[in-house]
Amino acid sequence: MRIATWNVNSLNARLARVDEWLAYAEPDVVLLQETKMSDQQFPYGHFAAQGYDSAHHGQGRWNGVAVLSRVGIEDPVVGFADGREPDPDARIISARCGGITVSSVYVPNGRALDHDHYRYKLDWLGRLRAHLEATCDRADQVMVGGDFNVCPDGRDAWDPDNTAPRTHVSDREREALQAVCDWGLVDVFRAHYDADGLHSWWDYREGAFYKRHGLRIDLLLASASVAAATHFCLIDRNARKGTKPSDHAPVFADISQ
DNA sequence: ATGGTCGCGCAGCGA
Repeated sequence: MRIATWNVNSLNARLARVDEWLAYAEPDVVLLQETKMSDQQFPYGHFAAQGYDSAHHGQGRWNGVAVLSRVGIEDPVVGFADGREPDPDARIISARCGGITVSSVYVPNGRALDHDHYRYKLDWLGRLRAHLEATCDRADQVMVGGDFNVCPDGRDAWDPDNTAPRTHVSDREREALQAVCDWGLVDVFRAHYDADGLHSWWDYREGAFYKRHGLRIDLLLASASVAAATHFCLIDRNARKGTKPSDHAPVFADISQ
């Protein structure tokens, strides 16, 4: 089974690129972020015609997450099930696809270290761990994929020597991400590749993609059984090329059975 | 050069 995650930066603007990618990558499950549309606008029928059932959690012009699956979608859960107040943003949707409990997550950007949005980001990662504790068991087959807006370590930023404090690489963000992983999840891409310079996002400005000035912030976090069954993982940087690309490349993992 | 490029939506914010 092939499970992918992709921040499409507006599904309306990216629909042709998504169709193209579904046709050649043939993923079984796709976790989308930043659809930037309402549930009423989501093209359920368009994906059904390509063999994918879908579940969407949108709010309109910002955020929005979805699951596409050609192996079934059971028991979709919108938002956090952690017993707290609802998240005001549409940033997580979960479902069971082909026996694996998947979540598509769009972690807040943070904006700046002294910004309220940074505190929201740290709290959001805490809520993600609480959501997993409330809804899953460590022994389950679980895959949490999405745009985490955090580089797990220095290999994941194009400029690891930049000592200026900034979002995406700060200690507190990395600790909050590590706390999610400590529940029982493995960064399956990193488990397959040690090298630096393997990025999943590049700014549209400054020709960042061609200079290889990127970040690896799009992650697939798998529970132990799913990580052990993952035999291949890739960031498809070809999808960042060409006409009207997203600023993120899709990442996928191939899982036995 | 203190910007640069997108998307949304029609000004200026968010990323």
